[in-house]
Amino acid sequence: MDKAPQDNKNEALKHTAEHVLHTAAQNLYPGLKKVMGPPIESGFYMDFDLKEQNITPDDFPKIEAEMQKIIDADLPLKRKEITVEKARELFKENQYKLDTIDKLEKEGEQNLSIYELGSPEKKYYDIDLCKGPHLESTGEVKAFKLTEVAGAYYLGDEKNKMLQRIYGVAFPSEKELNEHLALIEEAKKRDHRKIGQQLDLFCFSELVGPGLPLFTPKGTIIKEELQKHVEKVCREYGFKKVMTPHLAKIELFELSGHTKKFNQELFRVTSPRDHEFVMKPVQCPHQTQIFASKLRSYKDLPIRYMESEKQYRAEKPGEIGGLNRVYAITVEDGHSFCTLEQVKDEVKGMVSIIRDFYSALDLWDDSWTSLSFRDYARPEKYIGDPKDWEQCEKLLKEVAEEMHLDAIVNEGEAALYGPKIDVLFKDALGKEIQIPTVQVDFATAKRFGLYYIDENGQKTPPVMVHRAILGSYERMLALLIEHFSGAFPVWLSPVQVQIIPVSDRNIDYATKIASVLTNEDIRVEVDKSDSTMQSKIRDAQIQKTPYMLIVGDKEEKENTVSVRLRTEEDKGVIGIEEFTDIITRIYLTKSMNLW
RNA sequence: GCCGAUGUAGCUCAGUCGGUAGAGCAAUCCCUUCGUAAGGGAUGGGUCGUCGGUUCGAUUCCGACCAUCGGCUCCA
Repeated sequence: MDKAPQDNKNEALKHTAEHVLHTAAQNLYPGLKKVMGPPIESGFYMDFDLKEQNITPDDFPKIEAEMQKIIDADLPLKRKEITVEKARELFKENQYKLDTIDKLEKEGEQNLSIYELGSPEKKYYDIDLCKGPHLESTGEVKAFKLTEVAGAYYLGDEKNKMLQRIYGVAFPSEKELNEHLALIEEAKKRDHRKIGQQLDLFCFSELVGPGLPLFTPKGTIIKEELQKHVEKVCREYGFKKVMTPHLAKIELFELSGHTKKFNQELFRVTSPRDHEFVMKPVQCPHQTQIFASKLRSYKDLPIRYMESEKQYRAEKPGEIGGLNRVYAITVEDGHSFCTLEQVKDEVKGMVSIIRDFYSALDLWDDSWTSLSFRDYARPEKYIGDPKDWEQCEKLLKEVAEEMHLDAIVNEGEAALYGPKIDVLFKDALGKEIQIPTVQVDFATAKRFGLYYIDENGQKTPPVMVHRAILGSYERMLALLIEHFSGAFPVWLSPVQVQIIPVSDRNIDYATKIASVLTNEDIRVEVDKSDSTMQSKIRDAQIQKTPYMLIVGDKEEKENTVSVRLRTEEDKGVIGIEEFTDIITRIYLTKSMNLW
C-alpha cells in the first residue's frame, strides 16, 4: 500500500533522527557496532553492540548534546547505490551488516542503497546500509528526545545475543514534541494499575505472589456485572453454563496437544499421597468431556457450553505485569460443538455477539479485527489435518467478508488447533491488547474421539467453535479502566449513587433514601463522615461515582434530592428532583447503551 | 528467562556525601454542622523491600534475593 506523502516525511524524519543518533553514539563510544535502526510508529530505535559497556539513561544528556551538534551542523544525507561486493568491503568490520548483506543478496538484490551523512573529512561522518527514506539534511530534525534503553535479542530470537537498544522520538517542531510528551503523561494517568488502586478495584500481595491479582469488593462487582451481562446474551443464543474443576490429570492435556506445545507453561500439582495433576491452562478439554459423557445426535447440535473459571499459566516471570498478563486468569470461555454445515453460521453468530457487546461500550471498529492464520513455514506448531486447516481458514475469510470486517491477516498467529478471528484493542499507551476471539477447530474433537450420530446413523466428529467474548476478566477490567479512565458506565459502576448528607442532621433521611434505592437494586452508599459537604462531593468525584444525591434540610422538608453528576467541569448539578424521578432516571441509565 | 531502572508511613513523595528519618493526603480523637471539588486542631503510624558482607556504627557502600516498572522473547 502506498503511503501518503505526510507519512513518508514523518518516516524520513524519524529515520534521519536515528542516523543522527548513530553518528553521535559512534563518536562517543568507539567500537560501537550498529545493527539496525528503523523508524517505528512511536518514533525510532537503534540496536547496537557495545561489547562490555552499557549505555544507561544517565548517558542520554551527553548523547543528546552530541546529536544536537550534528543537527546544528546541518549535514547533508546522500543516497548511493553500490554493489553487493562493494558493500561487503565497506562493512567488513561489522558482522551484523554482513549478515544483512547476505540476506539481501539471497533475496535477489544486486545493488544496495547506502546513506552517507556528512562528508569523510568532517568531524561528523557516517555511512550506513539503509533503504531510506531520509530528509535532505540533519538540520531538518527540529525536535527529538531519547526515551528509553532496553535489551533486544539480535533478529528477535532469544537464542541470539542480546543487543542494546535506545528508543527515541522525533518531531518537526519543539511544540509537537512537547505535545507528544504531554500526551504520554496524560495516558499514564489512565493506566489501569494506577486507577485500579485509586478506585480500590484490585490489588496484589507479596505474600500471595506476583501475577495473582486479588479482586476487591468493588472490582468484583464489575466482574460480576460483566459476567451477568455476557451470560444473559449467550443464554439467549443457546449457551448452557457448566462448571469444571481447576485440576485435571496430565493425560487430558496430552490428548489435547497442550503438553507438547506448552509444557513449560503448565503448573503441576502434587500431593504427599502421590496425586499428580496439572492446573488447567485452558477450558476446552474439560468441556469436551461433558460432551463425551453421553451419546449425541445430530439433532442435538449445536451444543454450546460456557463457563467463567480460572485457568493457570506458568508464564515467564519477566512477562507478567498489571492485569494484562497474570498467572491466574479468569476466562469467559465457551465452546460450540457443531456439524460441518453449522460452523459458518455459528462463527457469524459469535462475531456478531462480540460486535454488539463492544459497540455498546463504544469500543468497536471493524478494522480492529484480524484473521490469525498458520505460520505456513512451521507446520509443526499445529495439530490437525492441513486440509482441515485450509477449509477453516477459507471459512473464516468468508465470514470476515460477509460481515464486512476490515480484517488484516496475521500469519503465524493461529491457535494450536485452528485459525482465529481476533479483535485487538489498544491500551492507554497504545500497546495492543487482544481480548475477544472466535476460533474454528476441526482437530480437538477428533483427538478426543468425540462424535455424534449423523442422519445416516454414522459416527461423525463435531467441529468445535471456541469463543471468548470478554476474554479474561482481568484484561477486560484493564481495558475498561483505561477506556473509561475509571468513569464506568452506570451499570458497571461499583457505587452507582453516593448520598451526601449536608450535615449529620440529615443522615437519617439519607439512610432512608439509601434503603429505598437498595431495594430497587441500585448500588448506593451514604457518606456519614463528619467532613464538610464540599469535601464529600470531592471524594465522590475522585471515585467517579456517577450520581451524587445531596440531601440537606431543604430536601428533607420537601422530600426531594439534589442531583449532581460526576463531571470535570463542575457542571454536574442537575437540580432538585422528586425522589421517584431520580429512581427512574438511574434506571434508564443503568441499561448499557446509556451513559 | 534476558537487558535496564526503581523500592523510604495505607497513598504521593522529600531526605540522609555512613551517626537508626520528614511533609502532604489518608487514619484515630476533639472542635466545626457546613449548600455542590479539600473547615481547623491534636495524636498515632516506618527494623528506609528481604537477607548477608564491609564498618565502632548501614536506610545510605558492596553482594545476593524478592517485588515493581520500561523493553526483548513468549502468549493456547
